[in-house]
Amino acid sequence: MRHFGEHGFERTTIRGIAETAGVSSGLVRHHFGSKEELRKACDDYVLRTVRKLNDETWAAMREGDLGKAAAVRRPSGAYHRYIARSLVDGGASELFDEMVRMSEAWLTAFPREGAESDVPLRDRAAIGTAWGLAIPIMFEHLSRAFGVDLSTPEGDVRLASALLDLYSHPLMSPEEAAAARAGLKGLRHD
Amino acid sequence: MRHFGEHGFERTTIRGIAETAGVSSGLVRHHFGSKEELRKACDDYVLRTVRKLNDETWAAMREGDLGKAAAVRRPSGAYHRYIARSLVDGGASELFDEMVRMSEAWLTAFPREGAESDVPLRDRAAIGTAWGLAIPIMFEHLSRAFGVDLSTPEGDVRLASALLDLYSHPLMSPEEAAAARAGLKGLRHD
DNA sequence: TCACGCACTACACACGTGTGTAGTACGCTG
DNA sequence: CAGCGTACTACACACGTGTGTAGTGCGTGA
Repeated sequence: MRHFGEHGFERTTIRGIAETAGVSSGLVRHHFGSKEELRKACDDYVLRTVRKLNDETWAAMREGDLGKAAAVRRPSGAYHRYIARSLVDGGASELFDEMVRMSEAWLTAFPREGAESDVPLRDRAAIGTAWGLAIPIMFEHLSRAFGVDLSTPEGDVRLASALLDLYSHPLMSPEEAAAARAGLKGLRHD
Repeated sequence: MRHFGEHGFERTTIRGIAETAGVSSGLVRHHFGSKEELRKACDDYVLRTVRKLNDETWAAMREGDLGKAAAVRRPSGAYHRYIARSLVDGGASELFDEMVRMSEAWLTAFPREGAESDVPLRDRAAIGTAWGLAIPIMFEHLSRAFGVDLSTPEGDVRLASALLDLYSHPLMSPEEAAAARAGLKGLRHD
């Protein structure tokens, strides 16, 4: 997964993986059958890991332990690059869909105040998922923009602060949104 | 760019590009020198296009033409896949940084109400950029989740509606945010 | 007319890489 | 002890692909 994440699927060589693992290239093939099967094995692993993380977060939230809930998501950083690649290559459809379902569950469990929207729950969950994934996907770019390595403790706090700020303050006023919505209705698509 | 976007840089072959273009593979090399130079040429083109789009959006906003401002961003859809790949491959740093600067300019020009945050403007601009890019990057996944092809007019309206909803309604109440912020301060990183 | 540059093609080469095959050492089970 | 499956290695092969080189036709300016 480190190789796939750092170099991408195509540029990753079985020989390279074998060397990192300290085994022969034939062994990798022996265990996984083919490069494609190896990728699937990685995808499965990620999916299982994300499911486990989600369950643990639920448990932590039920206990009301916010710190633990946040900490539980930290180790996933090791797979950031892999997930990003996989998502863009189009291979992680299952992962994305699963995360959308998770988001739906979260939105249902913690409904937002004054929410009486005609926007489908699933639509909001989908965009929320995409926004959430945007952070690991563009991790290096964000680190550069922030001027801090976001994987460090201080970077993590900076990121979390910014996210909290954005999550708790609407970017548009209700009037602006209404105006935009009105403009949307009258929009021509030609 | 279509080839790079659809198959990724590594899987894209000069011969394939040449065939699509109806010329010989040597010609591609003759004009661009190497595959890497060809990629740079594409990156430059995207950067110029994004700059132009940004300028046009400013102009439309100055005229108060919201519909035009929205319409102007539509044609960029052709480069969705290319930009997504490029961003994840790490090659589009310049593009990302430029977009962060653009976001900063937008946030400065249209400040949000009651904004008295200690979160740096650049941090918010960076995350805003990542969120914005998340849509084209995960376009196929979002389309699947929405159940509509988001590149169609109806899909576009669905997407815009959901975005407006999320932009105009905070996901967290001030109290929740304060609690989380407090939890953040006491968080251990070990 | 002639020379020159340019767009363009055809072809060959070197190399990396996935994959297939044969073979070895080792532990387990009857 | 014999048989057998398993983890593992070494090696060769076929193939795709970037790149280099030589060559052709054509438009243009002196």
